[in-house]
Amino acid sequence: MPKILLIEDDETLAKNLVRYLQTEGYTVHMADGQKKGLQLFRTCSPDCVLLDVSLADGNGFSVCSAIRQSSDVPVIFLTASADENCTVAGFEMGADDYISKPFRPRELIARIRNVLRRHTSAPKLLQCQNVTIDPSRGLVLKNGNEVFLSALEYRLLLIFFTNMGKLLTREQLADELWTFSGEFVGDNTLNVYMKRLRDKIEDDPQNPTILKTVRGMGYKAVQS
Amino acid sequence: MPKILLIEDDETLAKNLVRYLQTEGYTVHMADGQKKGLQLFRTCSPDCVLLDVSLADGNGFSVCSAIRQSSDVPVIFLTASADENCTVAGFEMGADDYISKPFRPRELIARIRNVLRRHTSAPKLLQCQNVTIDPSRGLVLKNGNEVFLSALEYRLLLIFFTNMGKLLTREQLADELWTFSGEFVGDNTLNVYMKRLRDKIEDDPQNPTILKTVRGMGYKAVQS
DNA sequence: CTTTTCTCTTACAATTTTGTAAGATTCTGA
DNA sequence: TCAGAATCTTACAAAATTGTAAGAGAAAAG
Repeated sequence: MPKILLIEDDETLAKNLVRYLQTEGYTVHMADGQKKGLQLFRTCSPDCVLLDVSLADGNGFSVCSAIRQSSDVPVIFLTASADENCTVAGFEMGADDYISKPFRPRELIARIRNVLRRHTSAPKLLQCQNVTIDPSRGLVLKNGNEVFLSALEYRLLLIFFTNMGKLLTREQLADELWTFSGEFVGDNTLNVYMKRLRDKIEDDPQNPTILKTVRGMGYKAVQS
Repeated sequence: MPKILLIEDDETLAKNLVRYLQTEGYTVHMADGQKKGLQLFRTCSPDCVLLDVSLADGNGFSVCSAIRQSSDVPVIFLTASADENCTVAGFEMGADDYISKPFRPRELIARIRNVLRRHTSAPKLLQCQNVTIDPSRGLVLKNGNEVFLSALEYRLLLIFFTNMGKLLTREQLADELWTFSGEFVGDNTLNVYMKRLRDKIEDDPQNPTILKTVRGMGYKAVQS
Protein backbone atom coordinates (compact mmCIF):
# COMPACT_ATOMS: atom_id res chain seq x y z
CA MET A 1 0.00 0.00 0.00
CA PRO A 2 1.98 3.02 -1.16
CA LYS A 3 1.41 6.21 0.84
CA ILE A 4 0.66 9.37 -1.07
CA LEU A 5 0.83 12.91 0.22
CA LEU A 6 -1.54 15.31 -1.53
CA ILE A 7 -0.85 19.02 -1.11
CA GLU A 8 -3.76 20.89 -2.67
CA ASP A 9 -5.85 23.86 -1.53
CA ASP A 10 -8.84 23.36 -3.81
CA GLU A 11 -11.06 21.57 -1.36
CA THR A 12 -13.46 20.02 -3.88
CA LEU A 13 -10.71 18.66 -6.09
CA ALA A 14 -8.77 17.43 -3.11
CA LYS A 15 -11.68 15.47 -1.70
CA ASN A 16 -12.44 13.86 -5.02
CA LEU A 17 -8.82 12.90 -5.51
CA VAL A 18 -8.52 11.41 -2.07
CA ARG A 19 -11.57 9.27 -2.63
CA TYR A 20 -10.36 8.12 -6.02
CA LEU A 21 -6.86 7.34 -4.87
CA GLN A 22 -8.22 5.38 -1.93
CA THR A 23 -10.38 3.22 -4.17
CA GLU A 24 -7.17 2.48 -6.11
CA GLY A 25 -5.61 1.15 -2.94
CA TYR A 26 -3.41 4.04 -1.93
CA THR A 27 -3.16 5.47 1.55
CA VAL A 28 -3.61 9.22 1.21
CA HIS A 29 -2.51 12.02 3.51
CA MET A 30 -3.77 15.49 2.74
CA ALA A 31 -2.58 19.02 3.41
CA ASP A 32 -4.10 22.28 2.19
CA GLY A 33 -1.00 24.43 2.25
CA GLN A 34 2.72 24.76 2.18
CA LYS A 35 3.41 24.73 5.88
CA LYS A 36 1.06 21.90 6.74
CA GLY A 37 2.33 19.99 3.72
CA LEU A 38 5.97 20.03 4.76
CA GLN A 39 5.04 19.16 8.32
CA LEU A 40 2.99 16.21 7.16
CA PHE A 41 5.74 15.19 4.75
CA ARG A 42 8.15 14.76 7.62
CA THR A 43 5.73 12.80 9.76
CA CYS A 44 4.08 10.49 7.23
CA SER A 45 7.09 9.82 4.93
CA PRO A 46 5.06 9.20 1.78
CA ASP A 47 6.12 7.17 -1.25
CA CYS A 48 4.95 9.86 -3.63
CA VAL A 49 3.93 13.53 -3.36
CA LEU A 50 1.21 15.20 -5.44
CA LEU A 51 1.82 18.90 -5.29
CA ASP A 52 -0.33 21.77 -6.49
CA VAL A 53 1.78 24.50 -8.05
CA SER A 54 -0.41 27.33 -6.88
CA LEU A 55 -1.07 27.23 -3.16
CA ALA A 56 -2.72 29.96 -1.15
CA ASP A 57 0.34 30.41 1.06
CA GLY A 58 3.10 30.27 -1.55
CA ASN A 59 3.85 28.35 -4.71
CA GLY A 60 4.54 24.65 -4.96
CA PHE A 61 8.07 25.04 -6.25
CA SER A 62 9.38 26.10 -2.88
CA VAL A 63 7.69 23.08 -1.30
CA CYS A 64 9.34 20.85 -3.88
CA SER A 65 12.77 22.26 -3.31
CA ALA A 66 12.28 21.97 0.46
CA ILE A 67 11.37 18.31 0.01
CA ARG A 68 14.41 17.78 -2.21
CA GLN A 69 16.68 18.98 0.59
CA SER A 70 16.07 15.81 2.49
CA SER A 71 14.55 13.29 0.13
CA ASP A 72 14.32 12.07 -3.42
CA VAL A 73 10.75 10.88 -3.08
CA PRO A 74 8.93 11.24 -6.41
CA VAL A 75 7.01 14.50 -6.77
CA ILE A 76 4.26 15.05 -9.32
CA PHE A 77 3.10 18.61 -9.92
CA LEU A 78 -0.56 19.42 -10.43
CA THR A 79 -1.33 22.71 -12.12
CA ALA A 80 -4.23 24.67 -13.47
CA SER A 81 -2.15 26.40 -16.07
CA ALA A 82 -0.89 24.59 -19.13
CA ASP A 83 1.83 27.19 -19.10
CA GLU A 84 4.98 25.55 -20.35
CA ASN A 85 7.18 27.69 -18.12
CA CYS A 86 5.66 25.95 -15.14
CA THR A 87 6.54 22.58 -16.59
CA VAL A 88 10.10 23.57 -17.21
CA ALA A 89 10.53 25.18 -13.81
CA GLY A 90 8.99 22.14 -12.17
CA PHE A 91 11.36 19.71 -13.77
CA GLU A 92 14.33 21.89 -13.00
CA MET A 93 13.19 21.84 -9.38
CA GLY A 94 13.54 18.08 -9.40
CA ALA A 95 9.93 17.15 -10.07
CA ASP A 96 9.39 13.69 -11.51
CA ASP A 97 6.29 14.44 -13.51
CA TYR A 98 3.75 17.12 -14.23
CA ILE A 99 0.07 16.97 -15.00
CA SER A 100 -2.26 19.78 -16.04
CA LYS A 101 -5.76 20.28 -14.77
CA PRO A 102 -8.21 19.21 -15.76
CA PHE A 103 -6.89 15.66 -15.92
CA ARG A 104 -8.58 12.28 -15.93
CA PRO A 105 -8.11 10.32 -12.74
CA ARG A 106 -6.90 7.31 -14.70
CA GLU A 107 -4.08 9.32 -16.20
CA LEU A 108 -3.03 10.48 -12.78
CA ILE A 109 -2.98 6.88 -11.55
CA ALA A 110 -0.87 5.87 -14.54
CA ARG A 111 1.61 8.63 -13.83
CA ILE A 112 1.77 7.71 -10.17
CA ARG A 113 2.38 4.08 -10.99
CA ASN A 114 5.02 5.15 -13.46
CA VAL A 115 7.04 7.22 -11.02
CA LEU A 116 6.64 4.62 -8.29
CA ARG A 117 7.87 1.86 -10.59
CA ARG A 118 10.92 3.87 -11.45
CA HIS A 119 11.58 4.94 -7.92
CA THR A 120 10.95 1.74 -6.02
CA SER A 121 13.63 0.29 -8.25
CA ALA A 122 13.97 -2.85 -6.17
CA PRO A 123 17.37 -3.44 -4.55
CA LYS A 124 18.63 -4.52 -7.91
CA LEU A 125 19.55 -8.15 -8.29
CA LEU A 126 21.60 -9.27 -11.25
CA GLN A 127 20.38 -12.59 -12.47
CA CYS A 128 21.30 -15.10 -15.11
CA GLN A 129 19.74 -18.53 -15.22
CA ASN A 130 20.09 -19.99 -11.72
CA VAL A 131 22.79 -17.59 -10.57
CA THR A 132 22.12 -14.27 -8.83
CA ILE A 133 24.35 -11.45 -7.68
CA ASP A 134 23.08 -9.23 -4.86
CA PRO A 135 25.40 -6.25 -5.19
CA SER A 136 23.92 -4.54 -2.15
CA ARG A 137 25.17 -7.39 -0.01
CA GLY A 138 28.13 -8.50 -2.09
CA LEU A 139 26.72 -12.02 -2.32
CA VAL A 140 26.43 -14.55 -5.08
CA LEU A 141 23.71 -17.19 -4.94
CA LYS A 142 23.22 -20.32 -6.99
CA ASN A 143 19.78 -21.81 -6.68
CA GLY A 144 19.40 -19.60 -3.62
CA ASN A 145 22.50 -20.94 -1.85
CA GLU A 146 25.52 -18.82 -1.24
CA VAL A 147 28.51 -19.45 -3.48
CA PHE A 148 31.84 -18.26 -2.10
CA LEU A 149 33.73 -16.25 -4.65
CA SER A 150 37.06 -14.58 -4.11
CA ALA A 151 37.25 -10.83 -4.60
CA LEU A 152 38.54 -11.19 -8.16
CA GLU A 153 36.04 -13.87 -9.10
CA TYR A 154 33.25 -11.67 -7.77
CA ARG A 155 34.40 -8.69 -9.79
CA LEU A 156 34.74 -10.82 -12.89
CA LEU A 157 31.23 -12.18 -12.58
CA LEU A 158 29.94 -8.67 -11.93
CA ILE A 159 31.44 -7.51 -15.21
CA PHE A 160 29.59 -10.25 -17.06
CA PHE A 161 26.28 -9.73 -15.31
CA THR A 162 26.30 -5.98 -15.86
CA ASN A 163 27.06 -6.57 -19.53
CA MET A 164 24.61 -9.38 -20.08
CA GLY A 165 24.78 -10.78 -23.58
CA LYS A 166 27.58 -8.48 -24.65
CA LEU A 167 30.79 -9.88 -26.00
CA LEU A 168 33.68 -8.92 -23.75
CA THR A 169 37.18 -9.29 -25.12
CA ARG A 170 39.99 -10.68 -23.04
CA GLU A 171 41.59 -7.30 -23.15
CA GLN A 172 38.51 -5.54 -21.84
CA LEU A 173 38.15 -8.01 -19.01
CA ALA A 174 41.81 -7.90 -18.04
CA ASP A 175 41.76 -4.12 -18.16
CA GLU A 176 38.76 -3.95 -15.89
CA LEU A 177 40.24 -6.42 -13.43
CA TRP A 178 43.85 -5.35 -13.28
CA THR A 179 44.62 -1.96 -14.73
CA PHE A 180 43.10 -0.07 -11.82
CA SER A 181 45.69 -1.60 -9.56
CA GLY A 182 48.40 -1.06 -12.18
CA GLU A 183 49.42 -4.70 -12.26
CA PHE A 184 50.41 -6.68 -15.31
CA VAL A 185 49.35 -10.26 -15.44
CA GLY A 186 50.22 -13.04 -17.79
CA ASP A 187 48.29 -13.92 -20.89
CA ASN A 188 46.83 -17.10 -19.53
CA THR A 189 45.69 -15.79 -16.17
CA LEU A 190 42.23 -14.85 -17.35
CA ASN A 191 41.71 -18.37 -18.71
CA VAL A 192 42.42 -19.73 -15.29
CA TYR A 193 39.97 -17.34 -13.65
CA MET A 194 37.30 -18.23 -16.16
CA LYS A 195 37.76 -21.85 -15.30
CA ARG A 196 37.61 -21.20 -11.57
CA LEU A 197 34.48 -19.11 -11.96
CA ARG A 198 32.83 -21.73 -14.14
CA ASP A 199 33.71 -24.43 -11.64
CA LYS A 200 31.86 -22.47 -8.98
CA ILE A 201 28.77 -21.28 -10.81
CA GLU A 202 28.08 -23.59 -13.74
CA ASP A 203 26.08 -26.80 -13.31
CA ASP A 204 28.41 -28.53 -15.75
CA PRO A 205 31.62 -26.51 -15.96
CA GLN A 206 32.78 -28.48 -19.01
CA ASN A 207 29.66 -27.36 -20.87
CA PRO A 208 29.04 -23.86 -19.62
CA THR A 209 25.55 -22.45 -20.19
CA ILE A 210 26.16 -19.08 -18.56
CA LEU A 211 29.69 -17.98 -19.41
CA LYS A 212 30.21 -18.78 -23.07
CA THR A 213 33.48 -18.69 -24.97
CA VAL A 214 33.52 -16.81 -28.26
CA ARG A 215 36.52 -18.27 -29.94
CA GLY A 216 39.04 -15.74 -31.12
CA MET A 217 37.10 -12.93 -29.44
CA GLY A 218 36.45 -13.35 -25.76
CA TYR A 219 33.55 -14.36 -23.55
CA LYS A 220 29.97 -13.43 -22.92
CA ALA A 221 27.24 -14.22 -20.42
CA VAL A 222 24.00 -15.46 -21.97
CA GLN A 223 20.52 -15.40 -20.43
CA SER A 224 19.51 -18.83 -21.63
CA MET B 1 26.03 15.06 -26.70
CA PRO B 2 23.12 12.69 -26.12
CA LYS B 3 21.83 10.90 -29.19
CA ILE B 4 18.11 11.01 -29.84
CA LEU B 5 16.15 8.80 -32.16
CA LEU B 6 13.00 10.41 -33.54
CA ILE B 7 10.40 8.12 -35.06
CA GLU B 8 7.75 10.31 -36.66
CA ASP B 9 5.97 10.22 -40.01
CA ASP B 10 4.69 13.78 -40.12
CA GLU B 11 7.44 15.24 -42.26
CA THR B 12 6.92 18.89 -41.37
CA LEU B 13 6.84 18.27 -37.66
CA ALA B 14 9.80 15.94 -37.87
CA LYS B 15 11.98 18.44 -39.67
CA ASN B 16 11.13 21.19 -37.23
CA LEU B 17 11.86 18.96 -34.29
CA VAL B 18 15.17 17.82 -35.68
CA ARG B 19 16.27 21.40 -36.18
CA TYR B 20 15.16 22.43 -32.73
CA LEU B 21 16.77 19.49 -31.00
CA GLN B 22 20.01 20.09 -32.86
CA THR B 23 20.14 23.70 -31.73
CA GLU B 24 19.78 22.35 -28.20
CA GLY B 25 22.93 20.29 -28.71
CA TYR B 26 21.43 16.86 -29.34
CA THR B 27 22.47 14.52 -32.10
CA VAL B 28 19.29 13.43 -33.85
CA HIS B 29 18.60 10.36 -35.94
CA MET B 30 15.31 10.22 -37.76
CA ALA B 31 13.05 7.49 -39.10
CA ASP B 32 9.63 7.87 -40.68
CA GLY B 33 8.23 4.46 -39.85
CA GLN B 34 8.22 1.40 -37.66
CA LYS B 35 10.59 -0.75 -39.65
CA LYS B 36 13.14 1.92 -40.35
CA GLY B 37 12.87 3.06 -36.76
CA LEU B 38 13.77 -0.29 -35.25
CA GLN B 39 16.57 -0.75 -37.74
CA LEU B 40 18.02 2.63 -36.89
CA PHE B 41 17.55 1.93 -33.19
CA ARG B 42 19.84 -1.05 -33.40
CA THR B 43 22.50 0.76 -35.39
CA CYS B 44 22.61 4.16 -33.66
CA SER B 45 21.94 3.07 -30.05
CA PRO B 46 20.33 6.32 -28.94
CA ASP B 47 20.16 7.69 -25.39
CA CYS B 48 16.48 8.53 -25.78
CA VAL B 49 13.70 7.66 -28.23
CA LEU B 50 10.91 10.01 -29.27
CA LEU B 51 8.14 7.90 -30.68
CA ASP B 52 4.99 8.93 -32.48
CA VAL B 53 2.05 6.78 -31.40
CA SER B 54 0.37 6.79 -34.79
CA LEU B 55 2.69 5.71 -37.56
CA ALA B 56 1.65 4.96 -41.12
CA ASP B 57 2.90 1.37 -40.93
CA GLY B 58 1.64 0.40 -37.47
CA ASN B 59 1.25 2.02 -34.08
CA GLY B 60 4.05 3.15 -31.82
CA PHE B 61 3.24 0.76 -29.01
CA SER B 62 4.59 -2.22 -30.91
CA VAL B 63 7.79 -0.29 -31.59
CA CYS B 64 8.08 0.50 -27.92
CA SER B 65 7.61 -3.08 -26.86
CA ALA B 66 10.12 -4.23 -29.49
CA ILE B 67 12.62 -1.76 -28.08
CA ARG B 68 11.90 -2.97 -24.56
CA GLN B 69 12.89 -6.49 -25.55
CA SER B 70 16.51 -5.51 -25.74
CA SER B 71 16.88 -2.19 -23.98
CA ASP B 72 15.62 0.07 -21.24
CA VAL B 73 16.49 3.24 -23.08
CA PRO B 74 14.02 6.00 -22.16
CA VAL B 75 11.08 6.29 -24.56
CA ILE B 76 8.87 9.36 -24.81
CA PHE B 77 5.62 9.05 -26.73
CA LEU B 78 4.38 11.83 -28.97
CA THR B 79 0.72 11.80 -29.81
CA ALA B 80 -1.87 13.88 -31.57
CA SER B 81 -4.67 12.64 -29.39
CA ALA B 82 -5.03 13.75 -25.81
CA ASP B 83 -6.80 10.45 -25.31
CA GLU B 84 -6.06 9.22 -21.84
CA ASN B 85 -6.20 5.60 -22.91
CA CYS B 86 -3.13 6.18 -25.01
CA THR B 87 -1.30 7.57 -22.03
CA VAL B 88 -2.19 4.62 -19.91
CA ALA B 89 -1.32 2.09 -22.60
CA GLY B 90 1.95 3.87 -23.26
CA PHE B 91 3.05 3.72 -19.65
CA GLU B 92 2.04 0.11 -19.38
CA MET B 93 4.23 -0.55 -22.40
CA GLY B 94 7.19 0.76 -20.49
CA ALA B 95 7.22 4.32 -21.81
CA ASP B 96 8.98 6.86 -19.66
CA ASP B 97 6.94 9.87 -20.57
CA TYR B 98 4.20 11.08 -22.82
CA ILE B 99 3.54 14.39 -24.50
CA SER B 100 0.51 15.51 -26.51
CA LYS B 101 0.62 17.50 -29.72
CA PRO B 102 0.67 20.33 -30.05
CA PHE B 103 3.45 20.85 -27.56
CA ARG B 104 5.95 23.63 -27.05
CA PRO B 105 9.51 22.70 -27.97
CA ARG B 106 10.76 23.87 -24.60
CA GLU B 107 8.47 21.47 -22.83
CA LEU B 108 9.75 18.62 -24.93
CA ILE B 109 13.33 19.57 -24.09
CA ALA B 110 12.46 19.67 -20.41
CA ARG B 111 10.92 16.21 -20.59
CA ILE B 112 13.91 14.84 -22.48
CA ARG B 113 16.30 16.26 -19.93
CA ASN B 114 14.12 14.82 -17.21
CA VAL B 115 14.14 11.26 -18.50
CA LEU B 116 17.84 11.44 -19.33
CA ARG B 117 18.65 12.64 -15.83
CA ARG B 118 16.68 9.79 -14.33
CA HIS B 119 18.10 7.24 -16.67
CA THR B 120 21.71 8.25 -16.59
CA SER B 121 21.25 7.89 -12.84
CA ALA B 122 24.90 7.66 -12.02
CA PRO B 123 26.05 4.17 -11.08
CA LYS B 124 25.26 4.64 -7.41
CA LEU B 125 28.28 5.18 -5.25
CA LEU B 126 28.24 4.71 -1.51
CA GLN B 127 30.33 7.34 0.12
CA CYS B 128 31.50 8.26 3.58
CA GLN B 129 34.14 10.90 4.14
CA ASN B 130 37.08 10.00 1.88
CA VAL B 131 36.01 6.40 1.30
CA THR B 132 33.80 5.25 -1.56
CA ILE B 133 32.28 1.92 -2.49
CA ASP B 134 31.39 1.33 -6.12
CA PRO B 135 29.06 -1.67 -5.85
CA SER B 136 28.67 -1.95 -9.60
CA ARG B 137 32.35 -2.75 -9.88
CA GLY B 138 32.93 -4.27 -6.44
CA LEU B 139 35.62 -1.72 -5.70
CA VAL B 140 36.54 0.36 -2.68
CA LEU B 141 38.38 3.62 -3.11
CA LYS B 142 40.10 5.85 -0.56
CA ASN B 143 40.88 9.32 -1.85
CA GLY B 144 40.27 7.87 -5.29
CA ASN B 145 42.81 5.06 -4.96
CA GLU B 146 41.82 1.44 -4.84
CA VAL B 147 41.90 -0.23 -1.45
CA PHE B 148 42.14 -3.97 -1.65
CA LEU B 149 39.63 -5.59 0.69
CA SER B 150 39.03 -9.28 1.17
CA ALA B 151 35.56 -10.62 0.44
CA LEU B 152 34.52 -10.46 4.08
CA GLU B 153 35.96 -7.02 4.67
CA TYR B 154 34.12 -5.79 1.61
CA ARG B 155 30.84 -7.20 2.79
CA LEU B 156 31.35 -5.76 6.24
CA LEU B 157 32.02 -2.29 4.88
CA LEU B 158 29.01 -2.61 2.59
CA ILE B 159 26.79 -3.28 5.59
CA PHE B 160 27.99 -0.10 7.25
CA PHE B 161 27.70 2.06 4.14
CA THR B 162 24.20 0.88 3.34
CA ASN B 163 23.20 1.59 6.92
CA MET B 164 24.91 4.91 7.25
CA GLY B 165 24.58 6.40 10.70
CA LYS B 166 22.61 3.46 12.05
CA LEU B 167 23.82 1.55 15.06
CA LEU B 168 24.56 -2.04 14.17
CA THR B 169 24.94 -4.53 16.99
CA ARG B 170 27.64 -7.17 16.97
CA GLU B 171 24.95 -9.74 16.63
CA GLN B 172 23.42 -8.09 13.57
CA LEU B 173 26.80 -7.80 11.92
CA ALA B 174 27.84 -11.36 12.68
CA ASP B 175 24.47 -12.62 11.47
CA GLU B 176 24.78 -10.78 8.19
CA LEU B 177 28.33 -11.98 7.66
CA TRP B 178 28.15 -15.59 8.79
CA THR B 179 24.68 -17.02 9.24
CA PHE B 180 24.05 -17.31 5.53
CA SER B 181 26.89 -19.77 5.31
CA GLY B 182 25.76 -21.50 8.50
CA GLU B 183 29.12 -21.09 10.20
CA PHE B 184 29.67 -20.27 13.83
CA VAL B 185 32.50 -17.98 14.65
CA GLY B 186 34.01 -16.99 17.92
CA ASP B 187 33.03 -14.00 19.96
CA ASN B 188 36.13 -12.01 19.22
CA THR B 189 36.28 -12.55 15.49
CA LEU B 190 34.25 -9.48 14.62
CA ASN B 191 36.62 -7.32 16.70
CA VAL B 192 39.48 -8.54 14.63
CA TYR B 193 37.69 -7.77 11.37
CA MET B 194 36.81 -4.32 12.57
CA LYS B 195 40.45 -3.69 13.28
CA ARG B 196 41.53 -4.98 9.89
CA LEU B 197 38.93 -2.86 8.14
CA ARG B 198 39.92 0.22 10.10
CA ASP B 199 43.57 -0.38 9.32
CA LYS B 200 42.72 -0.32 5.63
CA ILE B 201 40.26 2.57 5.40
CA GLU B 202 40.82 4.93 8.31
CA ASP B 203 43.41 7.68 8.14
CA ASP B 204 44.24 7.06 11.80
CA PRO B 205 43.01 3.58 12.71
CA GLN B 206 43.54 4.23 16.41
CA ASN B 207 41.15 7.15 16.23
CA PRO B 208 38.56 6.06 13.72
CA THR B 209 36.41 8.79 12.18
CA ILE B 210 34.31 6.54 9.96
CA LEU B 211 33.66 3.32 11.84
CA LYS B 212 32.80 4.33 15.37
CA THR B 213 32.49 2.04 18.38
CA VAL B 214 29.35 2.38 20.47
CA ARG B 215 30.42 0.79 23.70
CA GLY B 216 28.16 -1.95 24.95
CA MET B 217 26.11 -1.78 21.76
CA GLY B 218 28.04 -2.24 18.54
CA TYR B 219 29.38 -0.04 15.78
CA LYS B 220 28.18 2.56 13.34
CA ALA B 221 29.46 4.45 10.32
CA VAL B 222 29.22 8.23 10.60
CA GLN B 223 29.21 10.75 7.78
CA SER B 224 31.47 13.25 9.47
C1' DC C 1 44.69 -35.57 -42.28
C1' DT C 2 47.97 -32.44 -40.39
C1' DT C 3 49.31 -28.21 -38.65
C1' DT C 4 48.43 -24.19 -36.29
C1' DT C 5 46.08 -21.51 -33.13
C1' DC C 6 43.34 -20.79 -29.40
C1' DT C 7 41.39 -22.38 -25.14
C1' DC C 8 41.12 -25.43 -21.19
C1' DT C 9 43.02 -27.97 -17.43
C1' DT C 10 46.19 -29.25 -13.96
C1' DA C 11 49.68 -28.52 -10.77
C1' DC C 12 52.61 -25.60 -8.17
C1' DA C 13 54.67 -22.03 -4.91
C1' DA C 14 54.06 -17.34 -2.95
C1' DT C 15 50.97 -14.65 -0.76
C1' DT C 16 46.75 -13.42 1.53
C1' DT C 17 42.75 -14.46 4.10
C1' DT C 18 40.45 -16.47 7.88
C1' DG C 19 39.43 -17.66 12.53
C1' DT C 20 41.30 -18.23 17.23
C1' DA C 21 43.75 -17.41 21.38
C1' DA C 22 46.03 -14.72 24.66
C1' DG C 23 47.25 -10.55 26.52
C1' DA C 24 46.92 -5.30 26.56
C1' DT C 25 44.16 -1.42 26.83
C1' DT C 26 40.19 1.40 27.68
C1' DC C 27 35.97 2.46 29.80
C1' DT C 28 32.48 2.37 33.56
C1' DG C 29 30.61 2.08 37.97
C1' DA C 30 31.27 1.16 42.78
C1' DT D 1 41.16 4.05 43.08
C1' DC D 2 39.99 -0.37 41.82
C1' DA D 3 37.55 -4.31 39.81
C1' DG D 4 35.03 -5.94 36.14
C1' DA D 5 33.61 -5.64 31.56
C1' DA D 6 34.14 -4.42 26.92
C1' DT D 7 37.11 -3.57 23.22
C1' DC D 8 41.54 -3.52 20.88
C1' DT D 9 45.86 -5.48 19.44
C1' DT D 10 49.15 -8.91 18.30
C1' DA D 11 50.59 -13.26 16.90
C1' DC D 12 49.76 -17.65 15.00
C1' DA D 13 48.52 -21.79 12.07
C1' DA D 14 45.10 -23.63 8.69
C1' DA D 15 42.91 -22.68 4.58
C1' DA D 16 42.08 -20.13 0.43
C1' DT D 17 43.55 -17.01 -3.17
C1' DT D 18 46.62 -15.52 -6.64
C1' DG D 19 49.49 -15.72 -10.62
C1' DT D 20 52.43 -18.72 -13.54
C1' DA D 21 53.98 -22.53 -16.25
C1' DA D 22 53.48 -26.53 -18.84
C1' DG D 23 50.89 -29.66 -21.26
C1' DA D 24 46.23 -31.44 -22.98
C1' DG D 25 42.31 -30.67 -25.73
C1' DA D 26 39.36 -28.41 -29.44
C1' DA D 27 38.50 -25.79 -33.35
C1' DA D 28 39.82 -23.73 -37.66
C1' DA D 29 42.80 -23.50 -41.72
C1' DG D 30 45.56 -25.51 -45.14
